[in-house]
Amino acid sequence: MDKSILKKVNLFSDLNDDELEKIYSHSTIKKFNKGEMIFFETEPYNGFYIVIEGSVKIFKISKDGREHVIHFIFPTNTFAEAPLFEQYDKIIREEFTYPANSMALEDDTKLILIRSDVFYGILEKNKNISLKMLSGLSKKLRHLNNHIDSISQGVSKGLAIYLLKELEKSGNKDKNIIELQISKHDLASYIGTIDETLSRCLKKFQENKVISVKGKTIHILQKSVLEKTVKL
Amino acid sequence: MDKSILKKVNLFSDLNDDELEKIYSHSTIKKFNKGEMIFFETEPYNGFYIVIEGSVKIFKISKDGREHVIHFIFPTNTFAEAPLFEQYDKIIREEFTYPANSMALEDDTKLILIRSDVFYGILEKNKNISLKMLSGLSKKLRHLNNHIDSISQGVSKGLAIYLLKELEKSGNKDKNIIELQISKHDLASYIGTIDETLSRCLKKFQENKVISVKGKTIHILQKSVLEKTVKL
DNA sequence: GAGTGACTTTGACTTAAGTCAATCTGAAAA
DNA sequence: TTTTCAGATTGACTTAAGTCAAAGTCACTC
Repeated sequence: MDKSILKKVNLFSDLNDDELEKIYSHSTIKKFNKGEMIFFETEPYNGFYIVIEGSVKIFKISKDGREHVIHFIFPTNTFAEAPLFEQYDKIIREEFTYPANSMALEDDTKLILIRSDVFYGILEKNKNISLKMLSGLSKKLRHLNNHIDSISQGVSKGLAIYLLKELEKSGNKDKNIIELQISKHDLASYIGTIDETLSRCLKKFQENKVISVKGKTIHILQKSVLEKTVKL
Repeated sequence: MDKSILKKVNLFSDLNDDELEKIYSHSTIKKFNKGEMIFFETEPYNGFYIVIEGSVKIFKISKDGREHVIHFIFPTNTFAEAPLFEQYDKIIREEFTYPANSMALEDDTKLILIRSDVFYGILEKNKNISLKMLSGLSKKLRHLNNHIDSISQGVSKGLAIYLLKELEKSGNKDKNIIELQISKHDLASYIGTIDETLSRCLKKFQENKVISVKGKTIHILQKSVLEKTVKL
């Protein structure tokens, strides 16, 4: 694997090559195929992950089997790092569990597992890394704030919000094209609904010439209508 | 005001009296009456708060006016601390906003405002405080994870989850009595619904002899039924 | 190029929850 | 004690979204 990926990980951006090398040598590379579970929320916590290639979803499963996606994670981003700071003693004794479930979304998804004890070692010698962590967690917190808000406003709004955010991320300001990074099933469960309802909602937008959908490619025809949908 | 409250603030538990004194002398005490806004999410960020007395809700307002409560904050707890770590430069120039709205829930709610620059000063000299912060943010993150899950499962489940959590918090294992800390309106908006629906749901539980409600006092008559409701 | 299987769409139906408007309750004020 | 008013409840109704079952689409394999 290419070690240079570690340099692109925000969390490690202040570390020098020696330190990165140390992390690399103490960590484990793991590979997953599409649909494979990375961890369950019932499982003892033993460290956090960095996505190298592919993508991952973090989700809860309700007792009736429905799943609720909380985050999608893409390369250079970390996940499951928050438990490290909740109960130091319990983490060490592996008496703490993961906060949710996670699954690989693509074949050949490559992850680095940083074990708790390895991370605590890094932290000892690089106190500044805690600021990076704070920055990362703060962003996730803000994201969840917004997410909670958006799912409690119904499917159309939730979808409109998602589409607009994706459009902004893509940066293709002129083209008004989104390439979905995730399956429609995962999108549905992310915006807090089920496949059928998402399908109908996409159809409704298409009938009104607001968007056009072809597989995972979505053309935004009338951005203004989406914005209006969000605002009521 | 009694400075000793600062000692009870988890975030400051490692600081000595001198440092606490310094924080105290550099911070502002603010008082609010019930229903008064502490900050809006449109407002430039200038620091975070500690609740001394009373209580506070953190919430989003959707464009149609409905509100969605994300957190309730009680004495010795902090709120609005996450933005400090998101964009240092923007925070300094006050070009960053609060992540949500907040309102006092009781008359004579007393808060301490710690301005961003004051906090950065503390952080400089007490790197360990960042670990306390991480711990606090991690807990909020876990809370939000669970909250997202619970609101997307319908009102009955959401209510059952809330009641069981409150029962656990109260510690009165024998008594099976909950004293609601918040209004029914705020409870409704916390579990993602409206006053009428909450009212009907409470009624339904009462008709089935699962709970009995008298003002803000709720007797849990059949904990097992609530647990069953959560599990489907 | 037919066949398999996962993903997606559609239709008919049921159910949960929101809306609007009216009424009730109980604590504080006069 | 009566008045007042915010908070809470109820009823009748509408609407959004979930359920179930069937059929369609598309990319692979054989």
